[in-house]
Amino acid sequence: MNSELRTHPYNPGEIEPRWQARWEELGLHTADLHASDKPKFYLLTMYPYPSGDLHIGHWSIIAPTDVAGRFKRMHGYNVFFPFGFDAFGLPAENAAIKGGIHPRDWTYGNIATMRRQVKLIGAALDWSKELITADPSYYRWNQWLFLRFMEQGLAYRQMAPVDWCPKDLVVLAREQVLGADRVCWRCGTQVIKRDLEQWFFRTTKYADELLSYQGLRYPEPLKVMQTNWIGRSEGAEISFKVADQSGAEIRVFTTRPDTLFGATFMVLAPEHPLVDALTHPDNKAEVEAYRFEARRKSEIDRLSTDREKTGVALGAQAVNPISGERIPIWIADYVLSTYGTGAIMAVPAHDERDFEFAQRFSLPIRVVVASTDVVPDMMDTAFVAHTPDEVLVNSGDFSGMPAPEGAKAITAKLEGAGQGKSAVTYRLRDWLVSRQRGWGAPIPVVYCEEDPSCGMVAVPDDQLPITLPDDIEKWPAQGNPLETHATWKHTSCPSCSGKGRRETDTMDTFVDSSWYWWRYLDPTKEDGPVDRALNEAWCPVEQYTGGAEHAVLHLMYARFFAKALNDLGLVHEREPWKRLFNQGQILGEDGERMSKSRGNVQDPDALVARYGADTVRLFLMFMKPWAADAPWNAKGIEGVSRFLRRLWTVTTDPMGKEPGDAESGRLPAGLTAEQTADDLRRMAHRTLKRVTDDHAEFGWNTMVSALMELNNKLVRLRGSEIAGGDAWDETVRLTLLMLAPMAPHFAEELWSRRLAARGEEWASIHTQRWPEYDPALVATDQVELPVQVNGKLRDMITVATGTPAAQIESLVLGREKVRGYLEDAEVVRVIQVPDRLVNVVTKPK
RNA sequence: GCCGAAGUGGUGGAACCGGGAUACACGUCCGACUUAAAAUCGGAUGCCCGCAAGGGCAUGUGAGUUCGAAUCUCACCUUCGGCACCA
Repeated sequence: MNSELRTHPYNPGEIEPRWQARWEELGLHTADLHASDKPKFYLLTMYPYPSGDLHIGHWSIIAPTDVAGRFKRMHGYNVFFPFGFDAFGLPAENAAIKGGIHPRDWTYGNIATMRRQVKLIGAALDWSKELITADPSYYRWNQWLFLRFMEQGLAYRQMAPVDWCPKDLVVLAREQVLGADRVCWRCGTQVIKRDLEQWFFRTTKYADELLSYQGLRYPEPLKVMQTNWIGRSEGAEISFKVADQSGAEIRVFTTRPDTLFGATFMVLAPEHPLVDALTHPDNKAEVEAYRFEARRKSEIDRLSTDREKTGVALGAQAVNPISGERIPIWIADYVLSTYGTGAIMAVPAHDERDFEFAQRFSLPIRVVVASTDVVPDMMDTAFVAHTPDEVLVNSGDFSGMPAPEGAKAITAKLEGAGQGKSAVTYRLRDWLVSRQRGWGAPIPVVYCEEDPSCGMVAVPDDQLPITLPDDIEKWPAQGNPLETHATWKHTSCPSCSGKGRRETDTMDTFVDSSWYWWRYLDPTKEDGPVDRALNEAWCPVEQYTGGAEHAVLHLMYARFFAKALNDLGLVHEREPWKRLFNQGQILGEDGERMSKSRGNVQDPDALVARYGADTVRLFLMFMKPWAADAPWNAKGIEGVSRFLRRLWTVTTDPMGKEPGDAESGRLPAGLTAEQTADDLRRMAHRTLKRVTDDHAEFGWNTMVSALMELNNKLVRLRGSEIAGGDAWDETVRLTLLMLAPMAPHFAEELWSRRLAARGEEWASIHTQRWPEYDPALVATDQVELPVQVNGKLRDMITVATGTPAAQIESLVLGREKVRGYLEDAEVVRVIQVPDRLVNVVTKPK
């Protein structure tokens, strides 16, 4: 501990553990979930993965969230603010492989450490409902929910091309593959494609509903990200008959049915199922070679947008259903098998990619949409812009129609002929949930090895949980330990009792985090995952806080779960939380992301040892707007540390004097004691209004500044005639109450001393009501008005609020400074914003 | 390339509805206290000109709207985040 804290009487190292123990003893933070006397407020912050180290980033989520909860408590709410651990996951397995320790032991050891570290924050967390997802009492219900999903067709198993991380040896959900480099979200290794039989959750069932954010307070950018991820496109599905005797049809999806007359060729994805049947014998060798290449190429090569287009013709033709025209069929890897129908009609005149392809292979380009902006003969790029004046051309009977109407008319015509219909397509894919790992919730399915008619059998509810084996001595570096375990996967078929083999895939850890807040309500419940009565009483969650990095991961999966569980009748709501806040990141002092390898990590334990938890909390709130990213500043924390010590000083010793303080003990020049006291009270109540208002938008940084300003005022008045008087005392009382949510130990200590000094019975400051400001004191009776001449500040006047405009005008025009500007000019008009500003507008004479 | 967020002193940031730009804090400088240092207390601190009074210029750049723009509009630049041939 440094010298200033040793010498100063404020000693957080002594105060904080003492009060934390006392609060726990009183059960101050344990919510009675069945109480009905108070309004309820479910406050949730993202539970952490127990990596072993609590870092300052965790603090910057938990501490301000705690402030919000404490503020609500002081308004009489029954606040439920639980905590737990997202305990399954790969780091534990990696530790097991490296250190020879069972993932369970590693994880639970880390949890013990982190629990102690979280408690240092002094947050009003309800630990009585703590849950750990790696506990069978939790993942049992993952399995139970999985079975219900299977029954509803929300969980299914399918062979599909999937993303595989060659380092972690698992498949990944589409959302877990990041960036253009297509790397694993966890380890950063580039993924590869594999065809594998995997489990999926049918997230696409709720694609449309997920697009609606009605009644939700989410950050706008997050809504945009989710909306883009879901990627809804409206258009038409159109069938092109193949021009042979096979009767085969190629279905395409297009957002531009209005351009159908401009389709001059078709392109299938190389993996399209019709390719073999359509390939002309003469083209076979070339097509095979192309498909082989396409398969060999990594996804990154295929998806690179600046790559030159490639493709080969199949030697077959299709018939345009609207014009009867015959057009060639190609395959090219710029068409994706996983989107739409895996085939497109190519309209080079009105699509950039098709244009490029047509140019490369000298295919015809026909303009069918024209506007004043397009000169058809001189196209060097596709015309895709939507202009209000565009009309169809070269489009038979449809020529002359405005493009949007043409799209509708063409679709209608096709529909009549049974060759098309309007259609909607999404980018969103179903969620791939199975993982080939040994530290996760086992998927509750058995494959019968005796009776083929049994096949895949769901494990009956009464056989849950299927627990993980805990006798794995050495965690295998390669492969799934459930697969290689001597006995674990061997079981009997629940259907025929013959020999059976367990599913050895486990669930994605995002399944765990998709429903944990419901389990918090009753984490030991034995007869179901969620207590329905408590769910109705407490959900949806009022406020959820956490990082934005989960925008299309956890935050979308959880919304899917809310809809699925609602459909199952398990919860009463369809959206999990009403309001969501994404806090920003604290960067290292070098402005880079904090990481051990960079050596720029701030250790919260060390900071607490040096400054105390209250100072760290306060600094986290003061240093930046909550949503912003900003670098840590080791010097900056001294400012809030100083603030608390000064507040301690003025509170405990109002009449004292600091060394070298010549000004000390004097009232402000020209003011009486009465006026000074009045000013102080006004400032205290104005501060109370500012702080109260700032809570609504989580404006922590300005809230702390306001308290600092008020404190500076007290420091200036220390030792003066009014120090320790009524106005002073009221100011101190309000300051402590305002500070209580932010610096709970500090405020509690001074509050208890204050009560003792007044001979009043002790009651925790955290059970006090939030004070209300006096509107009369907040209102001003005099204002200082800036006076502008032609928009430039030239003078200031002080007037009573509500002074009539005419009176102000004559006052302003009579001011010496203003008159100086009027010598060579005449007044055109005088603009007044009541109580804000006066602006004299002139023009030269 | 597309989508989103953001650019304000030496630094983190404030400025609510278009109305005093730079609150609060860090840092720096000067002073007090001290044998001295630390701590503490007081003062100064956007840039330029000026002894001063005062004046001019400043919110990424350039235009525009307005009596008045950090704030609104358009174009552009930079940084960060997301997406990445999605038909």
